[in-house]
Amino acid sequence: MEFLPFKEFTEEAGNLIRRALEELKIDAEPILETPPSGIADLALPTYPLIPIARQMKIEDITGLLYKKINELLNKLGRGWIKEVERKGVYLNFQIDQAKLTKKTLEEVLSSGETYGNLSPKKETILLEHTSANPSGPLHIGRARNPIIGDTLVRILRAAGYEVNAQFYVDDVGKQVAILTWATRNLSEESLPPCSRDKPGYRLVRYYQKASQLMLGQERVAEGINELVRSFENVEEKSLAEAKRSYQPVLDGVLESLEKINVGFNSFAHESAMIKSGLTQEVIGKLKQSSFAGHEDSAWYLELKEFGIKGKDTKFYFTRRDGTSLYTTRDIAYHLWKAGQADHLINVLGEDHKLEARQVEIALDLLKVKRKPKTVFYAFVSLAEGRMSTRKGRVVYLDDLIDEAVALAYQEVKKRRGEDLSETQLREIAELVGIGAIRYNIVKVQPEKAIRFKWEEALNFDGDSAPFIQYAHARCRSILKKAGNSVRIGNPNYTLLSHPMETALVKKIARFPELVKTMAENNRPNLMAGYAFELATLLNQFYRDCRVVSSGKFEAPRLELVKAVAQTLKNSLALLGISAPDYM
RNA sequence: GGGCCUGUGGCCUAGUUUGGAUAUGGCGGCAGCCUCCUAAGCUGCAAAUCGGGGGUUCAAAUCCCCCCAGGCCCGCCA
Repeated sequence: MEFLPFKEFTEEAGNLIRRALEELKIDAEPILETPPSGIADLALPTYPLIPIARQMKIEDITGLLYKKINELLNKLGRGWIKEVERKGVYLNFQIDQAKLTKKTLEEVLSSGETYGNLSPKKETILLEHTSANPSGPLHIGRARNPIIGDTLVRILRAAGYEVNAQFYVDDVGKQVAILTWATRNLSEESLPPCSRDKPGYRLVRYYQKASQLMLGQERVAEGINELVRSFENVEEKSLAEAKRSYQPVLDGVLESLEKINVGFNSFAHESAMIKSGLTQEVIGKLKQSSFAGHEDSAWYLELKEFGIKGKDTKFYFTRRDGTSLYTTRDIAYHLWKAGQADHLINVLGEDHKLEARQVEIALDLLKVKRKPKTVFYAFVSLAEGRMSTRKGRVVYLDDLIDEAVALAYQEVKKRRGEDLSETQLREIAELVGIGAIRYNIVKVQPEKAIRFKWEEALNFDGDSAPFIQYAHARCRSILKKAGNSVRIGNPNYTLLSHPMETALVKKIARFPELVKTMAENNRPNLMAGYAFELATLLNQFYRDCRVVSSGKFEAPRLELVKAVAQTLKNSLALLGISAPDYM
């Protein structure tokens, strides 16, 4: 049983209105909306009825409907609807607050950390995210991908799906070939000093140097192409050599991601799409297509018919030498993925939009029904311009993590240096710093481009993770303080009638619906907004309502605080952020 | 040249899918609040031609058309 009180309330109101309209012989479908805060829980504007009941004045229609609805309400009984009020040309519906409070608090407190989870769907999702080229450490432009991806994974799991988070390792592409060539041919002495003692930072210098050489020297470019061809021919020796080059880089990337609570369930290797013969199968089938053509022995699909526009509408799926291209292998990968799960989701940079469309068209031509839904995100740029590993114009995720944790340490030491141990200070700094990074990235809609600014990335005030973590800590602090106070078996929830208390209950009650919305629309940024609003309400409640030693209010308020803490914690969990008990 | 995305106070941002009641918050600024559950908090003030112009509608930030600006793309790269 899913707990979706506002959904049930809205359905009840909808049915009631439909019945009233029917009995009044007005042929219209009600459109319900959520009114501005405080006015009501649900509203029906009666404007749309004007053209239908032309002979009547708007006031009369509203009045008539108002009377009819109340009549029906008395006749049929009430579920979630407490009352209906008439305000101007609106009919406002109020939810039964006493019932909502009791049901919500019971639900949260009995469900605990599963509050907000929807019933299991028995459907699986393969969600691919990050899939960064293992040619250097992760920079913050790319870091948007794992944070959006991992948050989505957590949300979809809460929504009842079995989710496989997969990293697609591009181990046969040009980037890896460059790196492999570099480790084979360049010497340590020819490179600039290493900025961090990690394999990825040591190796990226090789990659950067070889990238430069490749542009000027034919010999280097040929050596790299030679490697690409050997990958394509599945020459085990060079594939093994490539793996020795990129694996330490990839391990470093995964290590950095682990620090920000991002993990994967599986890895798929691009080389496997060649080894299995699937890539050749794709090439063979695409050649049969009526949209296929070739220029010498380089094959392409003409995509004009599919709405692709621009300078060149051809999509090449083989090179002149017959080797496959990244997109060709990606089609093979998706062909394979289609057999792995019920739903496919990808998180990709917006630069992949055309590529994703090409894959989709190819999958159509191959008669593959199960196609991916893609979440695209815009790039994070620097004031100096776009980030580029090759040019070394980047801010690395590791540096951002270090800065965030160091700053968080300063802050927590300033506030709690006196009464917390060094270990505790370090632990809190870690949680706060990491939380801030994830939150500040995920809170913005993925499709908006971000210009990276340190002060924004390290924001700890207002709309930030520490704000929410602090609200949680406040709750835990109250509960701790109340500690041994007498527990009454059945708290009197009807005492929770202060505006802040009802506002908190309503907010908490909407959490499962939010999970549903986020999962249906792949919108992880909504989680950040919700957590912030709930934390804000808690702070206002904290200001207005004394909990500990508040007499008869203490017991029910403690239950409310418990429920708020749980919901904040669960919200943060979906964001991949820890909820400390103190800070 | 074309396609996709974005444009909301000084800065950042919600709302746009499904048109409706004074356009949401944050940062920064100014003025206040700790004898009381942690002030990473709270309250108030100033600050917005919702990129611009047309149109549809009783009603437009939201829908349609045109234009402007920024991002991304139009490789036998990935």
